[in-house]
Amino acid sequence: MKSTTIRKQFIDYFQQELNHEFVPSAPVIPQNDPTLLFINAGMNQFKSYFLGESEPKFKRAVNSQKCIRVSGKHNDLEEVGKDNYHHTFFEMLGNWSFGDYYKPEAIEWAWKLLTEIYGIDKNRLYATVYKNDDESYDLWKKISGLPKNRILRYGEKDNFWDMGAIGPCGPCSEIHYYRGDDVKNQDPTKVNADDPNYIELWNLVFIQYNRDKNNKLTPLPKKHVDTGAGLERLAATLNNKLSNYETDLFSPIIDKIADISKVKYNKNKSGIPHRVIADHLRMLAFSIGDGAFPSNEGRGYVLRRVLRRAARFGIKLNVHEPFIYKLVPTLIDTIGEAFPEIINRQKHIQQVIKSEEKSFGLTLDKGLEIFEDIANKVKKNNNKIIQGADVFKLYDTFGFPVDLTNMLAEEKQLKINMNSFNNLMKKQKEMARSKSKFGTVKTLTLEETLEMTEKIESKKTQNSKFIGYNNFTSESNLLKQIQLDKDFYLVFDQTPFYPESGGQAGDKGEIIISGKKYFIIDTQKRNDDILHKIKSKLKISQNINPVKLIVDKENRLGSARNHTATHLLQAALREVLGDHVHQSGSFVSSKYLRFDFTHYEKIKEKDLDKILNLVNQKIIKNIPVEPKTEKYKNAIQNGVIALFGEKYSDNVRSIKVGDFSYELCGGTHVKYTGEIGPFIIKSESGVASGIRRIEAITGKRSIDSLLKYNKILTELSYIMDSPISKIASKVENVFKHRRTLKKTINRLRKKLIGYSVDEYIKSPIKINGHNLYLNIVEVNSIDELKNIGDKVREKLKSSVAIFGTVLNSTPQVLCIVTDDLVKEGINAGKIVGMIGKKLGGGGGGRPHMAIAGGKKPELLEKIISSIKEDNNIKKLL
RNA sequence: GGGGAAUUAGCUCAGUUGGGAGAGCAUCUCGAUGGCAUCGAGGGGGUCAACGGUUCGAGCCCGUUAUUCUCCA
Repeated sequence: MKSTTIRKQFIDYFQQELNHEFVPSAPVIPQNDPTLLFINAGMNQFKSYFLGESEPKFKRAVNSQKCIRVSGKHNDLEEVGKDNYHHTFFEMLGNWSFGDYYKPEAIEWAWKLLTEIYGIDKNRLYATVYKNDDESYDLWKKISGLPKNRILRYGEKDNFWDMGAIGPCGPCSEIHYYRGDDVKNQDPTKVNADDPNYIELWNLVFIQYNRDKNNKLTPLPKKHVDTGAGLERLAATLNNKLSNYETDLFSPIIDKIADISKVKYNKNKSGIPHRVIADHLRMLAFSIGDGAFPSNEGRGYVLRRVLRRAARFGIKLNVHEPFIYKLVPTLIDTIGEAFPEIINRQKHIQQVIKSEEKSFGLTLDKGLEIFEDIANKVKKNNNKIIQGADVFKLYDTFGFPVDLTNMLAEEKQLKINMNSFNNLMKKQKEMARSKSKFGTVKTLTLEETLEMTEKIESKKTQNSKFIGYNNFTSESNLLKQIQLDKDFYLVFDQTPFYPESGGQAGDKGEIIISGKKYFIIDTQKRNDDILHKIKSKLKISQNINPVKLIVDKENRLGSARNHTATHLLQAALREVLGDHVHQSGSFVSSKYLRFDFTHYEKIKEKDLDKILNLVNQKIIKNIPVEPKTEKYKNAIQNGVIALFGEKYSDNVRSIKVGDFSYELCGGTHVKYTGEIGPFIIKSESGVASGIRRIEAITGKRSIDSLLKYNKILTELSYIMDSPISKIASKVENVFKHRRTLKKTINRLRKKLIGYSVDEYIKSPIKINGHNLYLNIVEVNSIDELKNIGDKVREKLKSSVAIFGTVLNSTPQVLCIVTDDLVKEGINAGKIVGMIGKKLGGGGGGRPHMAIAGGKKPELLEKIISSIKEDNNIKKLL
């Protein structure tokens, strides 16, 4: 059975027969949850329903959620590929009840789907329930007819589910499958015992309690069902495969890897590289497709590590060139039908992977060089062992994989000290752990935040309504007040304040409570609550409703100008550069706009001019900006630009600017493009490979900036005595002229010095059998002083010359020694060292030329002239 | 969040007791050989990432910041 069929049957069963809403998979990159690196379970996108923070729009749902797990107890990245079932990326099939059906239906439907639709042999199935969940136990007995020894009870570890230390939780019931050969002699004690023949297929979670901080369980008013079945494992089971990698989700990819590397796939240990690469490819393609990007921190760093691990296994297959990106089309063949987003972004995904593979190549090259140095040193000292510290540094600082170091060492008949390496590694881990305990400010989890929420009115599920598209003020009622760390937030039933989202900064403004004015300095969104951040500390303990909310209009209009301008910019970019331009980050405030987008090279000046022109043309045409609420499907059909990786609901808001721009957007905009004012690009730069950034200003800011430049230009034109249009070429000429003048002066001064040099070497003093010249000279710079020294050295033999000068009221002394005397051991550096000390400073340099400086210019002449009497210095001459 | 590194000409990089900013490639000019280009001579190109400190003097030492690389959590 094809995996596509399995997925489809699952969804169809719940959607068509059982009236579930099909909810498309959320992007693997969490949208509003900074604590989560990747979506790692089907329930992530429904979390707020279980927490009671928002109201679901439907009571039953079915989905196949893309999940990524790269860390955690049960999924160490380094383990993936060694066995047949660990993955970094997998799909979780699930059906959901939000306060609707419960255990009887969930159990019955799961059983029917598995046995009747998928046709799994009942004699291979087991059900597990929580130790005191008699209700589920009885249901299983009744519905499945399974004998007693196939319905098993387990404790907290296996059959109780929670989201965290506090919050919603409940018992769960799992369905396990025996896939061994001896159906008649099964052993129920091997369920939940890590036996590869007894595997978990499906987990049904029954959420019925809320656990508070005292560990007390109180029944929830509404009970929920949350189930999860891994598609990969289901596909393996239904096709009688022992390994997920032998299903049609993986085998085409593995074949392609074998094809590229010319290394056949092997089911046993030697097939690890194929499995790793196939698994990691899926993770990379989906996370990049959903908007992640390899980088050196946070989520991006996880991507980078996964990619490098795949590349490293590529090297094991003797592939030394970028190749992972070549597998993307094959991946799309296996799974693109279910997740068309990777088809739409194929080019982007491939380009990102390829460039990252290349950059890993550079890291390896660099590491190789350093390894050669280290190896040479070891060999030079007749050693056979590379120190652990060196191996560690290679790995820690330069990212050179240890297994490669080992391989290279062996080629050179060297060994590496793994013990010492492991110790250093251990130390680094300990340090990171101990430091992070003290170093971090505690961030509150969602559940803790919930605990801290004081509810003025009991209607917990009532959320704030945004009414600010056309209003700047409102009369509102306070719903909640929230304190997070040191910040205070208020939530109202309705508000004209726009909360930060879609890259637009949150509104600022005022709030009037019982005649007293408070400032709101930011507005944020959490789930369906709009949080107004209040400047001062404020605790409200009595009913103060209604209150008056007033948005800072100028600030809002500034944001609106920049927001509409951003839409025009994106449309212009696509028109000038091409359709590959996708938004990959955007920030809009009253001050400026910042737009990040996919593009693979620096934008040419010519194109930038075109873009500027196009946007400003659209502005002066004063086109009406039309917001509209419409069906998502219709909007998409009409060619709306949607954000990639963003999840939209059925009814969406779109913004249309004539026939030029049409985007999904919840932000605030101007009514006519003319309000935007001049659009000026402040900078165009690269953010990461494949991503460019444009920063621009509009409205009052751009007008101010234009006026300012104009003023400066007018001034310049006056000073330069030249029309504005000619200033540039005139300045260029002046600089050119200045350069030639400078050169001429330098040449002349050098010549002059050449003449004056003879002055300085007229009267030698005989000392220790050679000549000493002492002089006070006049120069403009240290360079000139050194020039004199050069000239003198060229002319003299067996001489030492010491020249003093005062530059910017600091005394400087130059000493030169001719080559023959340098050979005799006379050292200019030592000589000036002593003179420098006398001047209240110091000195040094090279044996043939050195400089000293000090703080006492008035002593200079005396010191220079007294050198011939100074016995300490004479010793050096 | 913590550690280790890097940042010098358009590119790749060198530059140690702190005392003249360099090489190769690229570019421009001139010349020779002579034709899938090679060689020679010369030139242009640098706020040595930014800021602060120490010092008579900082590319170099110290501190802060930024960016990038890298490992750990």
